[in-house]
Amino acid sequence: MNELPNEKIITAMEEMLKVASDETRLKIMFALLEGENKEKCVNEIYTLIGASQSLTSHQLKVLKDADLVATRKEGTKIYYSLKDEHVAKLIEVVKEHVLEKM
Amino acid sequence: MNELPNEKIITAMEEMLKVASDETRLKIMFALLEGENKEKCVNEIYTLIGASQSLTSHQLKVLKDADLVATRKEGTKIYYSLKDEHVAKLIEVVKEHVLEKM
DNA sequence: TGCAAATATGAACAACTATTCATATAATAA
DNA sequence: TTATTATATGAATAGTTGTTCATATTTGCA
Repeated sequence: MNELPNEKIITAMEEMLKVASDETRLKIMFALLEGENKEKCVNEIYTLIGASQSLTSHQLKVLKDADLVATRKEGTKIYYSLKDEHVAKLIEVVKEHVLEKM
Repeated sequence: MNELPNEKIITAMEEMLKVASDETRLKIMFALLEGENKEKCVNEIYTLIGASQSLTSHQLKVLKDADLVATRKEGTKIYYSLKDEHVAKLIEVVKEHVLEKM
């Protein structure tokens, strides 16, 4: 007992948390969390969160590289969605936490 | 519907995630997650995680300021523990996520 | 073919942060 | 008091990162 997870696990955790800990990317994830179909194209996303197209695209790439979102192509549009339930859960846990101290 | 959380909530979430997303601080939180009493003094912590005293102290302050850990003083020693269940849950959700993709 | 719409990319810069090293503070014991 | 142990703090530095601006790529349509 009293053993820490190995470095690979720690590093992967650090990476996921680092990617999640940004205002723009949090807004993107919230945007993908809401609505009916839970997938949105880039245009819808940056309109909804009030960020520039370039910034949104940059941050979507960060989220994609970290495997927090998935993509689906349809014509010229690319639809983004949260990768899996872990991502949604992460956001909810953190949101609960901050809501309790307000 | 289709509304994002307000800026204060987003900022608070960003802050919590940012604090959690560091190798040293993750190790500290894991150290506090384990064992019987689930509280450890600084000496025990930096020995367990293999970091310097100074670095550990600096990062404990970051965790304390962000309200992720609590302290209890006893003589010259200061015992640290995780603040509440949300913190433990956060770590577990993230760990689960990274373990699944290995 | 040429044009427009949707998205991605590269460079540049300012701001932030993790770590180290040296030193300071606080509490206890002799 | 002095010495020792435990913890905190300040400065300095190197590395990282979020954002903007300009430009490129891709797709569909006339």
